[in-house]
Amino acid sequence: MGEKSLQKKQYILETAKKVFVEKGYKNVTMKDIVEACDISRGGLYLYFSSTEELLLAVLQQDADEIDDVFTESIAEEDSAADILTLFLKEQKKELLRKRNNLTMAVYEYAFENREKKDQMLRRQFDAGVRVLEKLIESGIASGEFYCENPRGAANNIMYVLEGMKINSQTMGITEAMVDEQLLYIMAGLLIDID
Amino acid sequence: MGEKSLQKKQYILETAKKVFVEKGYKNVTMKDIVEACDISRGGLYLYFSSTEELLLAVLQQDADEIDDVFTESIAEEDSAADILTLFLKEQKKELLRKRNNLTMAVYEYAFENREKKDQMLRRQFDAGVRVLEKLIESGIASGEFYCENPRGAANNIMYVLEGMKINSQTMGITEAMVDEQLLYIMAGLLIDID
Amino acid sequence: MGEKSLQKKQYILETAKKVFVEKGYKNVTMKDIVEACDISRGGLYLYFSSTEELLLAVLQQDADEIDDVFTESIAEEDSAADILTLFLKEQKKELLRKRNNLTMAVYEYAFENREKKDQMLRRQFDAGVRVLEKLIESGIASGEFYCENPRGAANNIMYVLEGMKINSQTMGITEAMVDEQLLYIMAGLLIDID
Amino acid sequence: MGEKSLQKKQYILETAKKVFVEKGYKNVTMKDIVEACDISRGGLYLYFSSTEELLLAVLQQDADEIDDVFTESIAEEDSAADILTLFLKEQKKELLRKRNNLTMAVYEYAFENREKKDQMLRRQFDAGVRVLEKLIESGIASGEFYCENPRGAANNIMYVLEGMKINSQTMGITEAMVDEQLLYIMAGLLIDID
DNA sequence: CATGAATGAGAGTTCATTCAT
DNA sequence: GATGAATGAACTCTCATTCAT
Repeated sequence: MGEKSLQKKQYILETAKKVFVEKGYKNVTMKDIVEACDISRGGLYLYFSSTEELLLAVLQQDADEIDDVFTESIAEEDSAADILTLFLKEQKKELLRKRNNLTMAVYEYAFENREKKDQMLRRQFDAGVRVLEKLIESGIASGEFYCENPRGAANNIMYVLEGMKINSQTMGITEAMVDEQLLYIMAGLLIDID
Repeated sequence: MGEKSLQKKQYILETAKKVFVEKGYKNVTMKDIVEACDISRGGLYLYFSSTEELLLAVLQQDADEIDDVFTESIAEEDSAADILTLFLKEQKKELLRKRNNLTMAVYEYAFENREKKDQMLRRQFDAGVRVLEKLIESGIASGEFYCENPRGAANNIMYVLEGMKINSQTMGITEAMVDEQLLYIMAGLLIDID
Repeated sequence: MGEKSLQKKQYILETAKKVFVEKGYKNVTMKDIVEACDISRGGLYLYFSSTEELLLAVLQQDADEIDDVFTESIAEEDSAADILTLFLKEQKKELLRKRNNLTMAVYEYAFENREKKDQMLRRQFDAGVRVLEKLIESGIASGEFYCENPRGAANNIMYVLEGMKINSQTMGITEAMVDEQLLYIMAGLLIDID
Repeated sequence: MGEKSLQKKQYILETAKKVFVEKGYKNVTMKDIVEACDISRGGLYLYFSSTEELLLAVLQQDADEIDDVFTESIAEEDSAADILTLFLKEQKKELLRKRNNLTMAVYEYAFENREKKDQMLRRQFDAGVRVLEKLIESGIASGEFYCENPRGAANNIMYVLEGMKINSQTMGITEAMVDEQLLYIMAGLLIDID
């Protein structure tokens, strides 16, 4: 595949992402992509054979970008509380961008593939738990946090984030609601200063 | 609508529920329902005009039944901790019945209707928060619980439950994982005996 | 399936047969059938799911009719020579109706399904051989025929008929050519009167 | 067209022949050829514009080779019976190579072009008849054969060969079946030694 | 000469929905 | 009320063929 082809593939992926963000997964047809990209039916099939292949490619690309962002942001930080705050802020930003993320498409895809016990989602979730657990333990060590069950707390945070994510796509969620819960979580970890 | 018609409508609803449980929402066609009910295409349309109408009717019926169950179970209340434990046990049971509930259909339907800010889900969630908040406050009053922010704690529990619910439908969840988190939640509320 | 449906199915089969006669097998699309029948795309699918299913149904029906015809014609038997002559006349008629038979479609279908060792064709061929063999033997017994190898002669006739059939569909064949060969065959069996 | 071009054209023909042998005619697409040859789509079109053009070129080449073989083999023979036996042996070999010949493609092509009264097949058939007729006459002259109708016998043999050829591609044929019929034919010609 | 990306026509198939009976 | 045949729109996917490079 030549340079030009790669560019086109990239262009299709970017356009497809917009479509998935807009319409989720099940509602997206190859025709939708074709029209969004303004290319021919056959032209799309040169690059991708199905909406599934497209979504997986979009997610893969997205995961790569996110990894980059994540690695960058925590490289320059210092205290555990600061890092956790930063992490939660990122999550909040993502959550509130509800018309601009792939959450719905991902969940719909996962529903379609329940049998496959989608490993990608599980891995991302577990990775989040591990990072948080480490962070909390390091906060305890530095005297910033108090927590009797770091693993439970880490899971708690991840479940809450999942819960807010799905709520943001279904019943809707406001910034105030997110802030309230994130503050509750931080308050539960920080040593009371009294 | 005569007695016989009502029975038939009821029969369709029960059969449709099984289909929604099995296949979610988007994947269900009127044809699926027709075949599952073993009635004629036209016959189905006499009662329901679309899968949306069907799902909403199924959910309405379900909600009624659940309310009944809920009211029953808390009628014989003892302590706040007992009630909360009972509530969480119910939620756990529901969660683990992952191949036998409407969660996926409900979420899929909500995705389809993001714009409508689906009031039903919001109402159910808020009702859950209110009940939990009351419960926690009564637990505090009775000296069973310690909690500085009952509202935050109630929201926390509901978000966690949402998170576990969606996880159970996507990446899967085990009983151990549910137990661990529910214990973590209870531990955070109960007065430490030391 | 009601009476009316059966009629329609029958109508589709008859129309499809004309199309297969006209265009063979591979060149026939569901669209062709739909247009020939002047019904809707979906309407055709109510009765037949593919051109393969259609062709097999056409052939089945044809085989039934042929069986009837065959049974009738040999019911009023006189001499072996007469029956054989009648048989060959029938074959000739079929052969020369080259724009009005399913030969091409059948062969094309057989080509598509070489692996399946199409049993229908084999059975028909073998049945033909058996009938001819019996006939020749009875002719020998009655003193009409002379033949040292009835089985070989029967096979010879069937192969010649196959050969003429395929030739009629490819390079073409004239009545004179058929007559010439059929006379040659009869001459080989009849006791020379000299 | 340069030397290199001729080589490439030759290479394409050889590869295409394999494809036609494998898949017949109708099932072969330009894409199949392109992929089998591992050349570019446009590249193929520089040499051949359609599968029809390709098949005709393959057949032409094949016919040339066969003529060569045929001329060679009969150059060194002596008696009519020997030559006929040799001829039938060749035909038998070809017949039984059922997964390795162009028969199916040729017939399929002929079906597509019934209107054109394909001259090539007719010429080949007629040439076969003439050769056999001459052979039989020469056998009669030399006292090897007895036959009252050499022309009829020649046609009989050619029709039988056609019949076995088509059978080998559809219902299948075994070596024993071929041998049986070829022996029957030879026996019909040879002077009985008794 | 050669490449291979691009186009668009067309085939197969499925369903929501209607309507005569 | 109930049936189920019928319609037609919509989607998926495949190729022959062209054309800029």
